[in-house]
Amino acid sequence: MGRSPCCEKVGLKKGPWTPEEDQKLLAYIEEHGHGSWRALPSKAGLQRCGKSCRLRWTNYLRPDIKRGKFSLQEEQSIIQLHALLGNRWSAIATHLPKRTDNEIKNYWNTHLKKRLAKMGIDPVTHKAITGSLTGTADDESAKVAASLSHMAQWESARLEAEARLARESKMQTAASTPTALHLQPTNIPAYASPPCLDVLQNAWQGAKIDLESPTSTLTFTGSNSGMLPTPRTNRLEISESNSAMWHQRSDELESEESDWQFLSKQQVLGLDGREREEDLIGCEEPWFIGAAGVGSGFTGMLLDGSNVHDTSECWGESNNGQTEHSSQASDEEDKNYWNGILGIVNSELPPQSPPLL
DNA sequence: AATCCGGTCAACCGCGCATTG
DNA sequence: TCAATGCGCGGTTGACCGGAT
Repeated sequence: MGRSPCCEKVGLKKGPWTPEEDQKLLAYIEEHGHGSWRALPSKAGLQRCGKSCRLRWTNYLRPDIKRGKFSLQEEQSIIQLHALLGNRWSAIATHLPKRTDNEIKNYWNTHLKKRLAKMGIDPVTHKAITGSLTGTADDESAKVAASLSHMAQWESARLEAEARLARESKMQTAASTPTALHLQPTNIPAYASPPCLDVLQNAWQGAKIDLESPTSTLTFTGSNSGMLPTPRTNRLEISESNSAMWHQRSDELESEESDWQFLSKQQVLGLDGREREEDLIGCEEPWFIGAAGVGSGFTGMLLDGSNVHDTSECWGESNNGQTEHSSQASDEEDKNYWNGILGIVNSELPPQSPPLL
């Protein structure tokens, strides 16, 4: 099947947008909604490809876009989500309110990637470049990698499912309010979490689980089956204490350099997240609570040899070589870590959404 | 003052997936 | 069932800018 061009290339303007063009596009979408992107340029009087219009709208003109410097919390979230999801910028963007995938991608490529490299962390694998910092045996590293791969698979499958549900919800909303440009939280139905969330929950609880490919379990689709999933009953809870531990005083976020020095110390030297607890007071943003939780666990786990065993425990493997005390301590670390993961999962939902219990 | 160079980021390109007829 | 179409995603490009020489 040959691929047809997205639009007639001849006579269409390319390159930077002028304020006049922006104004035309804004005015048209505000009045009519974007509708079909292909048809939009002619209707709006723009000599642009529909694709170009969509990009300009989604990455620049959309009113719900937050522009400007990324906060430390956002940077941490991006790093941890990238460790989990890789270059899936759109998926990462769903966890960062008001940031576009393009902006996150650019920020990663121009800032974060270099910083991680300076810290001795491979920005692709999120592991120490030399390997000497981890102090892990090869087989354990492989075990961690396997677990992380599974986690990424589950998260990817979950994101795909939720994206599908979001699309369906959007379509329903659009049908009821044709001119609506944005999803309202109250319009989002309380769909059930995909089964993979149960696996995540079971993981840190130490339950025995079957690590089949998540894609094989995600067979439900609202549109294809004609059935909506049952109401969500398995929303995962983050304990009060765990949430509180990731609150952070905003006045300690003023010095970016010192923050990064702290991150370097925490993550490269393998300090566990608790040392940060005392500093993490005051940030009320749920997405950050979750992201910071991961921050202590995910990349930290990658870089901290002492935590390697935790991952296998997370996935239900026993560790007979540990004392009861250290086992309990690591259980607590596991719980905090997985609560961090689940914090991100849950915080993806709009804060105004009704509880999905 | 002119040139070079690296960083940044808006925008483009091509591909893959979902939907439609 | 399959081709056509539309859209979104990730990778890449190139214009612009500021600092260094």
